[in-house]
Amino acid sequence: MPGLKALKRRQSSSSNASSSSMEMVRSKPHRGIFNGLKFNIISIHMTPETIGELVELAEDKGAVMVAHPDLADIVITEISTRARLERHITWEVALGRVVVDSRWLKKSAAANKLLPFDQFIAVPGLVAIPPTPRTPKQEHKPAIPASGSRFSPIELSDTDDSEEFDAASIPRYCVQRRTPLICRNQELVRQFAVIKQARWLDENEVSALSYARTIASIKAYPKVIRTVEEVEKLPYVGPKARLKISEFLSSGMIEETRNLEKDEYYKTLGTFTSLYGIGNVTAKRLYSMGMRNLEHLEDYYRDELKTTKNKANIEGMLHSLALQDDFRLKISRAEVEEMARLITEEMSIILPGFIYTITGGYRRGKPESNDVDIVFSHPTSGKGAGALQLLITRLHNRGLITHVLPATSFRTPGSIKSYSEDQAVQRTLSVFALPQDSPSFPHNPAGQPRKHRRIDLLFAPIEVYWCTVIGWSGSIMFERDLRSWCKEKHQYKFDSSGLTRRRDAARIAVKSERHLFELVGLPYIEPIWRNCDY
DNA sequence: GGGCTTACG
DNA sequence: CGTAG
DNA sequence: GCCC
Repeated sequence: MPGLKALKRRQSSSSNASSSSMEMVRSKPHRGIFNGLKFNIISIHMTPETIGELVELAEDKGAVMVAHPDLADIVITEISTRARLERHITWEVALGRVVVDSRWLKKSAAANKLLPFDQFIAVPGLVAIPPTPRTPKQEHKPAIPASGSRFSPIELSDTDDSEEFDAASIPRYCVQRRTPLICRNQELVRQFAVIKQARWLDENEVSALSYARTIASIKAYPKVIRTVEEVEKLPYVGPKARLKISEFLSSGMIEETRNLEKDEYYKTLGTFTSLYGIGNVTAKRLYSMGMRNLEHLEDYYRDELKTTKNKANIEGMLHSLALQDDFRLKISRAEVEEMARLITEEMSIILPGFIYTITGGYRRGKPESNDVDIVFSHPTSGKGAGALQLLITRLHNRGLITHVLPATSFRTPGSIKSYSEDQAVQRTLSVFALPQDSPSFPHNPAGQPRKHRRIDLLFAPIEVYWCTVIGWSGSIMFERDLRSWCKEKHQYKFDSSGLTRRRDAARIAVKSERHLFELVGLPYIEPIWRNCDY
């Protein structure tokens, strides 16, 4: 079969690259039939033990595990329907990958050779053709560090850097264009983000918004910027941004960023606002009271606790301080999936037939998340209205949920946020901790203290499910521009509880994610291309 | 010179 | 004022 | 801070 041959060609060329540096330091070099191939396991419907077993089989024969199906050559899954698969990988991307069930991996490992894929294709409609680079040119380009030799939609935009590209052709709204997680001008973007943050800390939100838009715009520009002239027509690059880009191009550094980065005032305020419950205004207030580090805050809040009447908020801040060490840790995709597995396991007891999507940064393909967002629903209208409350209670009883956070204060589970009455989107923001002995993946070995994670759980009536999923998939600038677009172009109001006409508040039915884009006249932008924020 | 997303707690 | 995307 |  031609597919397998093509794959083997790629395999031999990419294994050359990896064998030089790594294998010298490995006591037991991994060599075998999967050498140089990137694998991803979609862990839905697999037990942690199975996942571990499959990873071991693959790695023992030389495979490299990657964090997302989009980055993989071969995707292993037990999913057998297109609809379910599309929760993890777009159909378009799936068509460019080998997507097979675990039997292929097990049998290939046992036979110690790459078996043909035909008999193991996971989902009807997919084909046994391995991925090939989109343009022949790319095969001769040097490998991109940390992303492998193949073009990656997560990390790069899809236009070849050597092509001519007119900045003026980048549309003004984030929702009209594809924005990768990591762009070709990432360091420039990082330096702009420092300035944006400083403006926000100074309560200059308007300027901060402007910088956020400049960042989003540069991220959507698919070429390495070499001259200021080429980005002059980029949206949201005005006189100020132009000057800073010039500085960056000549010295590699924006002067203002350099100064901000060594400024103790901004560093301290940044530390304060990283705490759950402290925004820019409170951070400034605390600073003006003489606070300079987290120890000062700890002392301050302990003291407050003795004198204040309303203890709940102060206690919340002390919880926030205590959990801060955990909250700033990133969550791997494997752990996100393990958390989702435990939560959905519980949900299936409460509400058989439920559906769900993991949203947030995870859905946009981020290899690491700051928190976890899951949107639930049920295909039958009206079903599941009370499910979220029950779910929280059960998870709390199992010790998986330790706190519920109704903004700024921490409580034990009891009441939950609801958008209004029964038929509305329900939401809880909670603190979740995996069981001590969760054997799911190598990043969280048993015996380690449990890490606390923030988790947002939502239940949406089926009528607004897709609006909720879209609303919670981000990024922030993408969401803001989606709302602006709906308002300016159609006089619609979009939020995560639906699409409505502003004139008469008439609800517009949204049947799927693509449907919303169609309704408001936008090209469909896949979640992995919605990474408009730094 | 007006506008900059939107809702909930 | 804070939170969420 | 940038766009309309």
